[in-house]
Amino acid sequence: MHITKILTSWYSDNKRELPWRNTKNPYFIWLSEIILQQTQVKQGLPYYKAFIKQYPTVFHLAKASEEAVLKLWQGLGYYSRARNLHATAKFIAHELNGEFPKDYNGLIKLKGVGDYTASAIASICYNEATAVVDGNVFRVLSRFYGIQTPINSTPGKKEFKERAQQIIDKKNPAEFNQAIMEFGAVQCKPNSPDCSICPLQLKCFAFHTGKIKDLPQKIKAAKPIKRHLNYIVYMSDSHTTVLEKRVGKGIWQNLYQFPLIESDKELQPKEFKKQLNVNHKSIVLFNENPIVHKLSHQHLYTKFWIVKVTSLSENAIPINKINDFATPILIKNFIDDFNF
DNA sequence: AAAGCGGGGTA
DNA sequence: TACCCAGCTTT
Repeated sequence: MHITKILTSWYSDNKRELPWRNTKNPYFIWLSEIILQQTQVKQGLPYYKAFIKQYPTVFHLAKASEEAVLKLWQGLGYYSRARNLHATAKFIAHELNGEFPKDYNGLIKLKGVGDYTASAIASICYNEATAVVDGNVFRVLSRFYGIQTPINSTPGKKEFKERAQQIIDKKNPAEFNQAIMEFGAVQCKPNSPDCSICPLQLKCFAFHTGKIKDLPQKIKAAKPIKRHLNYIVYMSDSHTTVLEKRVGKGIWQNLYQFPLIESDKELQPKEFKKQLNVNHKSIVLFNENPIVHKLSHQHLYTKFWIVKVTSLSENAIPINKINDFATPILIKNFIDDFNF
């Protein structure tokens, strides 16, 4: 039997019940695909449910503020997805009369929609035979065919897209695309796939050559840089504090954080006090040892300094409003732990 | 072509 | 530790 038929057959027997599998409404499919970019189903599922509840249509999402969208996205990471999601919702509601583009070429023009997402929406919603290539597809194809080309190289992306396009079920691209991804997620897993029960075992290159652990190939990422963050947690007599919006380039764009002093190395109390040019009543270091927050490209060594002051300026916020703001999870965890 | 962008999970 | 995840955008 051919790989195409094996995968679709496996899918009909093994697919998970997921909320976006019961619809072809492009709003729901688009939303699920954006949430699931670089994100496992288990992590994205509660966010999907929260978003369709809060924003049942693209018009609801378009009407929301970016701040509200970021707040609902808080904790999911890659926040440009949320900003692009909101911008695209406004574009579709206001410029396209609420109607999504109906093919790959139209979809890929949307902010935050690349080759994978355009293919996913086009195939699932409109039955266009354009192959999805996500991390699962890379893994399944590289193992099955023994493709050594690094999946994160330009030639690799081209080669795998062509391979996937060759075996897509043109009669049912919606099912096939979801089948090969689900197969990668559930059966042909990154670690210790159970090849003994795999329906592709007979023709699988990696299985027969003992190269399961060597495929797919990938160009190694650079080592993350280290940064030292010192957050100033003001507390005034009238129970206010200060949050600032991160603007410009870099991580956490448009999210809120406490005023920040970044340093080349870890700051000790004396050094911190010298840099803090503010009249204060007391300074207490919340965590003696830096909290290490690891991102893909940066390791953040973080200290929270509690600075009591008599009063703060007009734009300070009441502490009981602090949870209204979208913050990085690093900040949210501190707020929860500190318990003001 | 390479870098930048999150946070959670596994081994 | 190192690697992975229903990737996209910018440099």
